Amino acid sequence: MNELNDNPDKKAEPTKAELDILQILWEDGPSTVRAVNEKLNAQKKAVQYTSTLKQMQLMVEKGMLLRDESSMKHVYSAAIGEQPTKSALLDRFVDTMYKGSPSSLMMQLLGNKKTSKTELDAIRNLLDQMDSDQA
Amino acid sequence: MNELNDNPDKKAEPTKAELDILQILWEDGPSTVRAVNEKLNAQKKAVQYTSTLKQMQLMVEKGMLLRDESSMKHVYSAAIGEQPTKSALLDRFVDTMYKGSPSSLMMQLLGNKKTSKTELDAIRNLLDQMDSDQA
DNA sequence: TGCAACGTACGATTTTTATCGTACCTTTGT
DNA sequence: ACAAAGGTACGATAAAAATCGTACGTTGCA
Repeated sequence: MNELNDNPDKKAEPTKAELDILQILWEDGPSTVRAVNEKLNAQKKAVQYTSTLKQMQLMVEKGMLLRDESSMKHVYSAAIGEQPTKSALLDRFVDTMYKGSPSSLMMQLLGNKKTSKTELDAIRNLLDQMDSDQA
Repeated sequence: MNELNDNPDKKAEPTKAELDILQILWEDGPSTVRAVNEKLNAQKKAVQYTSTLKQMQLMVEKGMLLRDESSMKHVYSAAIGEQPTKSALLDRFVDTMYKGSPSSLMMQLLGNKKTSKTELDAIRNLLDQMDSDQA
């Protein structure tokens, strides 16, 4: 047992670079290092293969990723869920930036930025739906 | 002219520790290092006076803070606005985490968490108001 | 068979962020 | 006058995150 692999906390707080990798795995599912690295570079990161490799190896140690080493080309997958992780990050964000008030965040989002009409409608529908759900 | 003081970018992307300090200055207005440090410790940060001092000095160099040195107790104030800064951070957050879709963020916020009825109402009012504004 | 392409392992280093100790200057009370 | 309290300056270091080079193993052919 090493301390890295069984710490249930912290797992949900990936760094920026880690998040980039997680996003790819969440979207594409289990992937090789090469695939991830190529996608990173495609989205304009310009990072060396071994850097990505190392990063992903560290993430395995931290318990963020799982690795299937049955074939030579190891296949990595996200060990932490997309929604729980994003939810946790969002909560922390709202807490520190908006004192935990979602409506303050909305104010910022809607007030200071041009949010598309489509987005506005989507949000309204969301609210209506929540109403009918728990009304 | 040094490179630090006149870089208009990056200013809007404070780190976590920097954000803690900015929040205090935004809330309390111009303050001394001691005041800031005490508030940090009050909110359970346990950081040394000189650490806060150094941090704030660096922030001045980065152009995030302004310093009035006319008296021995230097008085610092935020050089970057609260709303613009938070707005920028929020935008980046939405971009990286929700592909730029505010409604996705809302979904997360409303779906995975118990948001108070009060908050929901506030958000709805916000939407209604936006309607009447630009309808 | 042997070599080029492709894989992993992993130490070392760089970069960025955060924290602190120590030196030294000013103010104030006695 | 001077000590104590409270300031700032700033180098050093720690801690965290990110990057890369090099060594070396495996696979697929020509």
